[in-house]
Amino acid sequence: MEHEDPRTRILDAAEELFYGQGIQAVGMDAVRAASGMTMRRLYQHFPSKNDLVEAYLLRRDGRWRASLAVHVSRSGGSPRDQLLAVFDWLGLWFAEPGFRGCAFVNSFGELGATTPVVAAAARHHKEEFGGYVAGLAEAAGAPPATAVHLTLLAEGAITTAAVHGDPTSAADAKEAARLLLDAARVR
Amino acid sequence: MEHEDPRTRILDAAEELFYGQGIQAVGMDAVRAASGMTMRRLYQHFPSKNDLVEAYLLRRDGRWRASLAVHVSRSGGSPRDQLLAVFDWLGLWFAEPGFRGCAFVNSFGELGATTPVVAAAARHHKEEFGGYVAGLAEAAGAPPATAVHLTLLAEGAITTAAVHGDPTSAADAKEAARLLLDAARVR
DNA sequence: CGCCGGCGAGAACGATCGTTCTCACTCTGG
DNA sequence: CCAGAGTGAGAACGATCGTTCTCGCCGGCG
Repeated sequence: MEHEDPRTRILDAAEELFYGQGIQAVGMDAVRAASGMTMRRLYQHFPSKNDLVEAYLLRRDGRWRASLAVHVSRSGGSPRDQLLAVFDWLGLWFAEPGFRGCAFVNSFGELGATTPVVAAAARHHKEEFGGYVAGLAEAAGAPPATAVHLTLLAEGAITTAAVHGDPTSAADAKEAARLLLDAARVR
Repeated sequence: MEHEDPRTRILDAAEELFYGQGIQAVGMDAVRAASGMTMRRLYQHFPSKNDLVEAYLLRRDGRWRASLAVHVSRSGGSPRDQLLAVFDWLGLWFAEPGFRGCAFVNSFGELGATTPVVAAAARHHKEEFGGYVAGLAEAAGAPPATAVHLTLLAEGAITTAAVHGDPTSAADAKEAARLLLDAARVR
């Protein structure tokens, strides 16, 4: 575990701290301590906190979307079922210990106005997610508007689960998605 | 304008700065300068930054929900139309200059993990909004589940509009809401 | 062996923040 | 007229942050 390459150890520590407490609330010294690094080695890999934040968001985006895609493709149902499996995956995510909403929305609210790279990362993440849902919807024969509707439901479920600290919004969103797919005659 | 009572002037300045740039990104000296106060008078009215943040969130919650309720009740249509008018109001809000998403979601992501009063304010705000939509839904004869679905759509529209900087998600959410109301046979 | 480049550990630096204090000045009441 | 309470303006204070520097040490190569 502690023999992993330094970059990974740093990013693991940074992700847990940044996501769990907010970016500004976590100092570089806390990242150093949690990753078992020395200051010099930390700045050797990430020359500034901004670089670390950017790498954190980039890696999290990739992992998050990959985990979703794996769950959905392994769910192995019809295209319609795959679309609904997105909400099952959200429910699993919400129930994870330490869940605190969307890292990109959180960092956007905190730094989006002052740090362009954070705003861009959030926009990119949401665009990719929307595009992914749109792809599933197209495979299911649903109109593009339905994909947008399901994306809005997922987005709402995420922030609702975060603020209320309660994962039931995933099931609520799934039920609404089912109704919208019925209305669009997707089966 | 500058003869308003000091509390209001301070809160006006704090709201614009906190909402526009994030809470941690704004120092007390910036609030002092923007409100035309002296340090002593600022701390006289709000003994700590935490107190100011709490007052900011409290006032914004009341104003936000009052503005929504006024728009909806003045829209003067059927209960179903009132439910849909919520999304029209969201569209107006999204198009306001300086719109940057939900102040409560933003502050929750920034400080929710470390400042309990911020987390409580966000939870309260969302609960009140959900309760308001539930009341409209009940008046329209829609089942409670439908109210939850519309709330999720509204929530999703807010963060989507914020991250994309584009108010069209309000219309998208309204269309989805219409479909869900149709599915629930609310007319 | 002797030198030199790189390392760990942590102190140091400069900036910024929240908060409080100083100080000269101005009212007010007796 | 004068003591004293309160004010504006801003400096000061102590903490914290991001970042860099110091210093003692070690290992490899000529």
